Amino acid sequence: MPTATWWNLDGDKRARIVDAAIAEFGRRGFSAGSLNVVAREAGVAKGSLFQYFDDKLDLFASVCDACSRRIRDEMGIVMARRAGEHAELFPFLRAVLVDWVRYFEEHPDDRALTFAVNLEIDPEARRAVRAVTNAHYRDVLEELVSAAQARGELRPGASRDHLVAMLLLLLPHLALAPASPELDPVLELHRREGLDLEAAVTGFVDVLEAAFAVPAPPSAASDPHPSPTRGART
Amino acid sequence: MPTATWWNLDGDKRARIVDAAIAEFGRRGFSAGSLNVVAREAGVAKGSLFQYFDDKLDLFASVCDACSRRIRDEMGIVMARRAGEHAELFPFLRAVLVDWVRYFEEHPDDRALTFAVNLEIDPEARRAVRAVTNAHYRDVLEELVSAAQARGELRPGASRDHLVAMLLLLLPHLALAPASPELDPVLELHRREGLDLEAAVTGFVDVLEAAFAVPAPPSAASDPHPSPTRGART
Amino acid sequence: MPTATWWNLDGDKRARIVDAAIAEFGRRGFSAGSLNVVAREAGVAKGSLFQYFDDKLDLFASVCDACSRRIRDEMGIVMARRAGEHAELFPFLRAVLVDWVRYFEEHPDDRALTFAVNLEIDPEARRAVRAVTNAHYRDVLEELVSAAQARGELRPGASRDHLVAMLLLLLPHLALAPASPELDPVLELHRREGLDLEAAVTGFVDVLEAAFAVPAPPSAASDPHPSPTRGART
Amino acid sequence: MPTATWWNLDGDKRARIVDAAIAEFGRRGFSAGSLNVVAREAGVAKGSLFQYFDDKLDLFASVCDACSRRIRDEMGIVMARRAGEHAELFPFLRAVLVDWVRYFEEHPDDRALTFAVNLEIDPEARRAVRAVTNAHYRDVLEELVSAAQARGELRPGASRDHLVAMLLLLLPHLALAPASPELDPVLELHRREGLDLEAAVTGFVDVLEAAFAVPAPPSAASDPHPSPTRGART
DNA sequence: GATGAATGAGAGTTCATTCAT
DNA sequence: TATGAATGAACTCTCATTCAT
Repeated sequence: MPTATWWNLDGDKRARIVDAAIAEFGRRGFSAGSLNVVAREAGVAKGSLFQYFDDKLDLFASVCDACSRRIRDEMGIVMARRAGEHAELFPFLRAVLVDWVRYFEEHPDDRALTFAVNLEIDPEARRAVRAVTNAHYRDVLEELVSAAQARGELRPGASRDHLVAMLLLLLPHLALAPASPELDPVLELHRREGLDLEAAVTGFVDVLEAAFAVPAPPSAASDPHPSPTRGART
Repeated sequence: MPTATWWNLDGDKRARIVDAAIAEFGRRGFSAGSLNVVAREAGVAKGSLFQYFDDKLDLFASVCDACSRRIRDEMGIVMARRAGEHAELFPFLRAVLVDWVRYFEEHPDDRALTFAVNLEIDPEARRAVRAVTNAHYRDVLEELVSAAQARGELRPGASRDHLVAMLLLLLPHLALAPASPELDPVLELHRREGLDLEAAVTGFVDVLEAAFAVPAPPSAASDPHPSPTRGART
Repeated sequence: MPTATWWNLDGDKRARIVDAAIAEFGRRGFSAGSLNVVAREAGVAKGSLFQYFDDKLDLFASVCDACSRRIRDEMGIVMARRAGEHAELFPFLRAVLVDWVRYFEEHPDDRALTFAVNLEIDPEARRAVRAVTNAHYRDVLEELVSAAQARGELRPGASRDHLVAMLLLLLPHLALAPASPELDPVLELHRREGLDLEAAVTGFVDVLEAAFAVPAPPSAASDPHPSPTRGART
Repeated sequence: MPTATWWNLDGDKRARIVDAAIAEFGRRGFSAGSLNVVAREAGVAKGSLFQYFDDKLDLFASVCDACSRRIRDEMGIVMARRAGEHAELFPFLRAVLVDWVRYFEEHPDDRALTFAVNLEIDPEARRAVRAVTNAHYRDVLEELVSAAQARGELRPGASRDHLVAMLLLLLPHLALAPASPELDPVLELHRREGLDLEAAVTGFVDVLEAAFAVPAPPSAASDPHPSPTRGART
């Protein structure tokens, strides 16, 4: 945990350090990331970093925390807006996932750090940073799913946990795959743009909807989502 | 690519080196893995490694290749057996995914290396090792899905690509999550064993089946899989 | 270029490092010279050298720079004195070249490093260190020759550039050959001492004078330098 | 000295080894040159090199010997032809030096090795290779000069040794400087071609002629070489 | 509180040479 | 005679962390 000194720091300096660390860890990951570089790019003395943080891992965890907080806040705003537009879970998810992908398109530094967090292999470091973000993701998703369930949108026998688990798998994937060729060799998200990318993204929601939503009444000829990913290339 | 020297080597020594490398890279990943350790544990001189491989990455790629070949071969046998037992895609997948999870339970070294491959952050290394395994996974899965499609098991409008993409997401997840608390904070695969674990695994297939399989005829009151993951805790 | 740290350093430590580096590079040249040895002999940690210099070449270049500056300063004093004694170019050169040879006799470390500079085969290193010294030599020599030309001491049709070029060839030769048997198998400068060495050195100036100086008036029976190297063994 | 095995070797293999070694030592010098590379490029086993030569230095010396023999033989032919065209020393030298420069233009491998020989800093290696070539150069030059002296072409009081010494300085310089910017920052031989290069080369002979040749009789208004480097830029 | 010099272990890689086959 | 696998010391360079100022 950051020292008291860290929190007493001039906000500007704090921001410089956080930004430099996000950039460096995003570029090379935790283990290979260099505190030399962070200090140099932040314009602070190398020794100062150790006045603010116990050690490298403490800095990494703090920076990841700051970054994920930033993402959460931004996405919170977006989700609030989308919630006004879409009352039901799956249409809402379609809109929000597209926003989610766009967010990382527009914040490559956050994406790079998310990458680093998801790919950190050192057990201690991984545990430290993922515990927080995981808990947050899970809380948000479980609330969404529970609300939908309460509204009767989910098929009664379906496993709510599997729905949440798959969303938890999809979120980092959709954030990272558009920037990383080898993450999605099938849909090739890194080669898509604009509407094409959106179609691939919403296609995943179509799958979940087909699996988890209460089926439309049989009479409905105009079922809006009769099957997964209508229109996506098959 | 390994040098000619490597292939001329005594099989026993080759095995010692591969095992030592799998262990070290599985433990610390490619970037942080130490050739000093590999050499020491294999009982060869550090310099000798460079008689066999161009550089560290070459060793890593070769070892990953050997490991993934091993997995593929083993799973090939399993899949052949399961194919005899289950004519249809989703029942077949249920059986095979359970085998898949069990394989990694029983081969912790292979799992650790798979972990390292999936979490490698160095772009060059990641590209080198994932290109191969990705292609392999994709080929196998696409063939399975195409065959099912040809047999008329898949709902006509569904996006085959999304089915393959989700399976590609699930495979590493199911291989690794049972050994890694922070990968699945919802289903908590790492806390499950035996039938409980199997249920969670097959639950994912239930989801896919509900989304992609041709719906059972409306008259059938005894639809065997009317909804995802019956029986899983909801 | 050395880092800021280098210049903030205690002067004594700086001197120890420079001396150790001059000794090591003088002994084994740039490519074969070992930073391990430099660090050990200077009594600093190996890693410290990289706090002061970007890399090995940076250290080498800095040390060469310091050394050539030292030589230049010393020779500047000597030349000023000799300029007072000899108004004309060639007598002046005779005196200065003898001083030049003596300087390196008395500063074997500087000579060894000059040796290393002149014999460095690595193209990048050679370029880095020779560019500086070359420019300096050339500037000094061209000024001397131009002044002589302005005073009407040079034969009108002679190529001033060839005079400078030959002096540029002679300078390192005279600095190094007295310490290096294989550089001058004819005059065998390394076997000469005192007046004998001086005679051989001034003999070169006699050649240049005979070639470039305005011939003495025909009536002068007492031409001071009627032909090259009178007195040298023929 | 090469072993007996070396001389019993198939001539083709011997040539392959010599060529590979010339290329490698020419490229990186003796100390940095790698026997690995030599063996690989020659297509022989690394161990074989040690059947033919005592050690690295022995190979280097042998290869230098072969190369300098090659140069000597070629130049011997050229000199014989030029001797027929020019009876007097200095015109002869003009022609031969131009041939000399051209030889190295046309044999970059020989030039590179000559470079390596002249720039080798390791004392043992330097001594081993330069002793041979020096002796050869000196013998040839002394014979030329003695013959000229016998023909009465040299000014009586001039130091024959200084003439030879300067030629010994000029030969490697003219061989190498056209390929090496930092060797001649005044005449910039590396930027000259064709007639311009020839003029610079013969300019050096003009200097020597002006210094050492018997002056033309005072009445001769048409002295062909009244002063150094007529026509070269002054 | 801030600095930045110092450290030494450890990294990957290269190398000439040896020697059993 | 020819091979090529084995070696281990040496190389340059990086790093997180400490601590006197």
